[in-house]
Amino acid sequence: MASNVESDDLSLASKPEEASEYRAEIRLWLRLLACTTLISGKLRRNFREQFDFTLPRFELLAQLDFEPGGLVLGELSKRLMVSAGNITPILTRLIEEGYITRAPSNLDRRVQIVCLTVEGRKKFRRMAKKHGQWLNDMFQDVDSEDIEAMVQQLSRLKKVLKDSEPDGAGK
Amino acid sequence: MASNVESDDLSLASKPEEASEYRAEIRLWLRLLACTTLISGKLRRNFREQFDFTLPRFELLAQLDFEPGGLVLGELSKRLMVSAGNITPILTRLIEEGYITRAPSNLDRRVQIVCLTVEGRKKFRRMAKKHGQWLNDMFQDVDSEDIEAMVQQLSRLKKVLKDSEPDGAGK
DNA sequence: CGGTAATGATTGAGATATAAAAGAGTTGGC
DNA sequence: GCCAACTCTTTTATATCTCAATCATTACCG
Repeated sequence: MASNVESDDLSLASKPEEASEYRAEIRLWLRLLACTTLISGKLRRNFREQFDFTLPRFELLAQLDFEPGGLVLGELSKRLMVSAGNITPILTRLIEEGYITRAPSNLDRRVQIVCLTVEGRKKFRRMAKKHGQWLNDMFQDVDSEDIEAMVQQLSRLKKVLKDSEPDGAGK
Repeated sequence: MASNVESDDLSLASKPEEASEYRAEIRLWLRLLACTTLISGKLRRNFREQFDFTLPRFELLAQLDFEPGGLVLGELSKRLMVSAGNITPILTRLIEEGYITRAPSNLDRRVQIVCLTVEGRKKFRRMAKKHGQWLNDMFQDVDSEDIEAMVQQLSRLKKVLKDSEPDGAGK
């Protein structure tokens, strides 16, 4: 039995005979992916079990909680870094459940303005509290300094990635 | 126009009046998620455009490339950190396309042993080379030292996450 | 031995993701 | 003012993904 769960999954990088360049880069990517997968998996299970909610739905509410005036769908799409076509059905369900509202703008009737309802805000706040605790639990065996250091480094990495990907406007 | 693409998406953490604890933890999670989303998005587009392939399919081949003797489906599932029910249809398509084979084990006929074909290995190697280059391109504005440091820190983080999540056996 | 429990894989339902095309509404050049 | 080009959202097609239920096989207990 090959029980390799703890391996570094370096089949992409650790072929000795191939001495693939980019070893460090590939490692970084695999570590990022592994950590993100582990964390999102745990969060997803917790949201499901404790709130019968999903992570994408929570993240959408989170964006709206920050914006009392509401957001247009395109902004939501950019901030959540998912396609607009994906937002629509999630919005539709959240509206049916009474957590948000959606109304066309008066200035530009192509645009849909999305707002949190009172109930949606309450639901979000309740979940956000737990969300923070879950993350705190997951990271409790990591030094605060390490957390800060990773935040710094990942912030720089994120900036590099965004700069080289003129996805949005110019920026 | 709220053009907040460059914001830190801290609606979960930056409410001043709430002074939410766990700020650093939430930030770390959001940075991890953002970086992973940006990288996987870029890789996905590249795989699609240049090889008409998807990232999960590539990652599956990668695991097999590392194991000449093949792997059982359950091992694949653990290593890729996705559910077994998800692996089956991906395997089925890869088999139809001739990149892998699947055969029940003689020792235990419940078990399916999956192997790369010669064609599958060639396809994988071709893609893996590009995969490394794409990552190298994405990270070219990051210092080597920073990359190494992140790898170290994320390795520790991954260990912590796995230890606290007795997902597999006892570990 | 025989029957129940456990294990590995598949199937099916529900949610989320992209990409591409279609629909609706604005805008700008003439 | 009118129509082509553009923008924002939705729709459609395809691909992952989880979870739960099911099927097939193996293991175990008396």
